[in-house]
Amino acid sequence: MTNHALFHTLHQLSRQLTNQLNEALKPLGLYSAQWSVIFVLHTKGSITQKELCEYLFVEAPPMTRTIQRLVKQGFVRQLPGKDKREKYIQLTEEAVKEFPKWEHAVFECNQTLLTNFPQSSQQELAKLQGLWLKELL
Amino acid sequence: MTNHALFHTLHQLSRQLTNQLNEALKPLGLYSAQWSVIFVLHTKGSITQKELCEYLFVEAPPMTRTIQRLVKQGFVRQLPGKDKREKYIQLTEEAVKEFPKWEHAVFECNQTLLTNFPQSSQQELAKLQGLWLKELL
DNA sequence: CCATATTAATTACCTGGGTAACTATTATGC
DNA sequence: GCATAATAGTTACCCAGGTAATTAATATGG
Repeated sequence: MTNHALFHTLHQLSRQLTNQLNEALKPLGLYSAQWSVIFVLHTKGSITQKELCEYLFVEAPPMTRTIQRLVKQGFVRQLPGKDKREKYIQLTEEAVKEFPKWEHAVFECNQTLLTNFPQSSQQELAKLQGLWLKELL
Repeated sequence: MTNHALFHTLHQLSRQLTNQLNEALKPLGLYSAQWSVIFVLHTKGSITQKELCEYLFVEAPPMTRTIQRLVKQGFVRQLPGKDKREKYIQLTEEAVKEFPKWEHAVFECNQTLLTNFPQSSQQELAKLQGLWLKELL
């Protein structure tokens, strides 16, 4: 029955981390889901929405919404592909320019969240989570 | 920069677990947030909405919504307290009767989610998560 | 070649969680 | 005792993520 604590604690942790990240991103005009998309686009370049969904394990509809908000803010562009069904997404120059600032804010936030949580524990936790997730997918 | 994976994986894990739990609860007409409220009420008896929020670390508005849905379904009752601002929440007889069935379904779901994830890892994971969460709150 | 199936993206609508603003009630300070 | 502050709960409105149904474009089988 210690099971219950495992699930409950994971849920709480996830909420805490998302809330704190959102708070850190607020002054930059971004939300956590937007940041995750921007981060992927920054490393992968121009990719389709479908690929974005696959990288982030998110369904298409929420991805559409997140991208539409980013388009409205001028941080992302949608380009029609050769296959006219798909849309290629890429960062705008504005977003590329702002990226280092965003990345720094996220890094600082993560550092703060990890103070007093030993690095060895971080590694162990990451390993265990990765193992479990692999089992589930 | 392995940091990133830690946060990302935790987020994915949390989503997976919630989605699977919701799927398991679907045939019973419940959602994960409702179940968490029912679980607390079953162990604590009659408590105020405020106390429910504190146990589950949830803000008042989402709690109001979850409770209203439970009231509509006839699983929960709201009783005015001596302090007329507060409302005491308790399970109905219907809910008490159904509880074992619900608990069993959740237990089965959790077991399924944990197959191939060794018990020693579960314990280690629970310990690390608990430590981290304690640092954050 | 054309009808049918599949696919990428969108729309509409749901739960879950958050903040801000509001209401009603109780506590508090003068 | 009464004006003011604090508190419990609600409402309205966000973001994040999910399913079901729809649309437009491409693949596929006869």
